[in-house]
Amino acid sequence: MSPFRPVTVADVARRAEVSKATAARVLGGYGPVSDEVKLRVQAAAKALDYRPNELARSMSTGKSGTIGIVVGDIENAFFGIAVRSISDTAHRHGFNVILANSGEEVEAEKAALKVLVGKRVDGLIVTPADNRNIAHLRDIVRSRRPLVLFDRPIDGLAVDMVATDDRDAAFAATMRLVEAGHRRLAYVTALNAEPPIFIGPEQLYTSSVKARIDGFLAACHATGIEEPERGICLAGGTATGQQRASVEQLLSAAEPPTAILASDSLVAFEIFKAMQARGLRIPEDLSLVSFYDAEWTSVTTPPISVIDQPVYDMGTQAAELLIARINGESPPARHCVLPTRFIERGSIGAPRRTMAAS
Amino acid sequence: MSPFRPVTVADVARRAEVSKATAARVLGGYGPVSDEVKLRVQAAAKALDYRPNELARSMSTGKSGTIGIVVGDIENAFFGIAVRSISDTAHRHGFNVILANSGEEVEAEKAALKVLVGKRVDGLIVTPADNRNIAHLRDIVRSRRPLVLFDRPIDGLAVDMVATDDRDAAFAATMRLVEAGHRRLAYVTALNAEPPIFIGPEQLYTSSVKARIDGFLAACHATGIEEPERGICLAGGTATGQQRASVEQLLSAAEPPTAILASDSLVAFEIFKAMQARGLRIPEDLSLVSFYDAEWTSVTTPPISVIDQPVYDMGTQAAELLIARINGESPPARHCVLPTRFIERGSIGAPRRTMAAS
DNA sequence: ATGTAGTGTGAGACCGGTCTCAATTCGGAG
DNA sequence: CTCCGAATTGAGACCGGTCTCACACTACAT
Repeated sequence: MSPFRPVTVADVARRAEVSKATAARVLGGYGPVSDEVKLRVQAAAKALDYRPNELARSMSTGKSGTIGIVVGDIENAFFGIAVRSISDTAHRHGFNVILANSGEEVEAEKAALKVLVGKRVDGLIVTPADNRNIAHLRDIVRSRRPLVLFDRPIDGLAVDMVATDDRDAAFAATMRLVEAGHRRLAYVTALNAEPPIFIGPEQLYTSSVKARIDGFLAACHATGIEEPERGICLAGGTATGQQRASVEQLLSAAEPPTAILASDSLVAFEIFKAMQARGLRIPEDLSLVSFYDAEWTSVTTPPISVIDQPVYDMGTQAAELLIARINGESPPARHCVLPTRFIERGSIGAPRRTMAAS
Repeated sequence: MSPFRPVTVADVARRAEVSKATAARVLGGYGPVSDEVKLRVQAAAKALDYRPNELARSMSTGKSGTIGIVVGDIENAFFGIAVRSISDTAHRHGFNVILANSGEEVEAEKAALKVLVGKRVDGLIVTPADNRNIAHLRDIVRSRRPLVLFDRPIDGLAVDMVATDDRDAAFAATMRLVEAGHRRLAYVTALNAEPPIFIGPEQLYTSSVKARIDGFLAACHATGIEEPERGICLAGGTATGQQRASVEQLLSAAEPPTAILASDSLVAFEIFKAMQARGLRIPEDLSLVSFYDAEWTSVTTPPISVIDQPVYDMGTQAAELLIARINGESPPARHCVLPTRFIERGSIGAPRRTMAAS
């Protein structure tokens, strides 16, 4: 009735009748050991079903063989694939992955980081929730622990980063809508802002959101659309019903937009559902374009035009950059911006009633 | 130019001019310490920016505060939500989560388990890929480490389990299709089998797959459908194109099925795409029902009828069961079977050409 | 004054590995 | 036959926490 104490090197050493040091050399595969002794130790290890304690190993080596990931929302397919990609790459290089979810809350992000650092991860990949509040990220950098930002750059933080050309993509997609004849455009993004109405870019604390809105506005300005800021809808976070309410409000406005660009596939999904519920047709009543080529966008009638982001590649890149640094490389901070691809499907048409500009 | 050695209790103790033991008591929040000393130590800790080393802590306490998850495929939304749910619940109880992906390969599953055990996780939640090859799971049980099986029960392994009523759900869905007039049914599942044609249930090494096929066949037999086994399509794993080819083959058969039950939303997606490519209409040409209420199933035209599985609840349940055991409870193995819900949408209709039975 | 709890503190063992360094053995050169 | 160096091996420190135990000191009853 032993309390099932796990087998240790000392146990193996005793059974193989060698010293703990020698057994450790065989089991850890480092020092020189004679073949005869090696076999004896291996036999003893097998007989006792020895399993090395990685914790103890990490303690003395200082390396944990683990990388930490902090994402905004694993439930979002975008992050789901990113996590998959990062862990595939990590495993390929012999690393494990600890996952934490921030729910897009900075406080949760801080807590997650604290835990991961406590576990002495060898490096971190983070999707920062708020680019105004980055003291905790600076701490990471100061402690010399490799860090890669994912999907969202942060100005003034000299650290590796992987993202997409958000501004250009939004610009191009908006131009495409304007070319189709639209003058009343909306950009809908998931963001908890105070106040919930768009006032200016200083309000946007998520860098990718800011870049996309920049692109949207730039395209509007370039084509002479007036007051495009009024079309920006900050639809709130992932909390229940919040986004739905914002979308409902947008669609039932006195002069609703004739085309919508959605910042992610979840918001686009809400828009699609709301339209369906109201009997609005795409693209006759409203044109729709979304960031991210989510599964569902290709099977609707009509399918939705999207800005495809190479998520899997982004994850791989991020992991590669991180692991290179963990392995000792220390070049200056690299910014890796991957191109997006516009996939035109059937969701863009001419606006219902053409309105002459001014 | 220090090599950035992290601050330890000893450092804090030295600065606060107390013994290492006393500093540890304050920092670890356990032993009795006078208020005056406590303040001094806390001040020193703050000044030095002390961060406890969880690894060292785990080593002496024997608890890591971490639970390990091994899922088949994180990219699958079903597992994505499960992971989200499990980590939410874990964090609520003060645990962290280490994630590993088996890609539905037993060998990868074994490796993942080895690593997680090496990291001394306090407990494990596993989606076993193969119920014939469970020696490694028995090892876990033998070592007294809490284990919960997720989504897939395994006979003869006395361990907690959370799953859905797969057999009943498949039975009911099949009955619904038969009631609509179908006699030529197909059940398509993601499974790498040797040979790739269904021969008998002994071939099915994933328990949920087996249960669902049992239910399908039982409903067919109960309604006098002949040779329903011929409708079972083992469409292969997630490897590229494999499933697509199987589905193509199924649809282009001489006498294609008039109704299909899909074992998961990924396979159903392949079927949907393949049908779309061939111009087949739902439900006029083919009725379709899928397991799991994936996002896309509700926005197609027509929307797809599904067997909704309470994934989030499953994850929460699994985590709760596990944590209870980690916290010392040790009741006999519990099997927690959650009910599914049939969501009827527009994808079921009468078969195109009614065929008289025999 | 002496006994007796009770409280706060320090010294040091311990967890299970890694790793340094000294000791031992053995072969071949001188 | 002796000496040197290479190859193995063992003893024990160390990583950074936790935790046991002994000790000092105070407070109060006897």
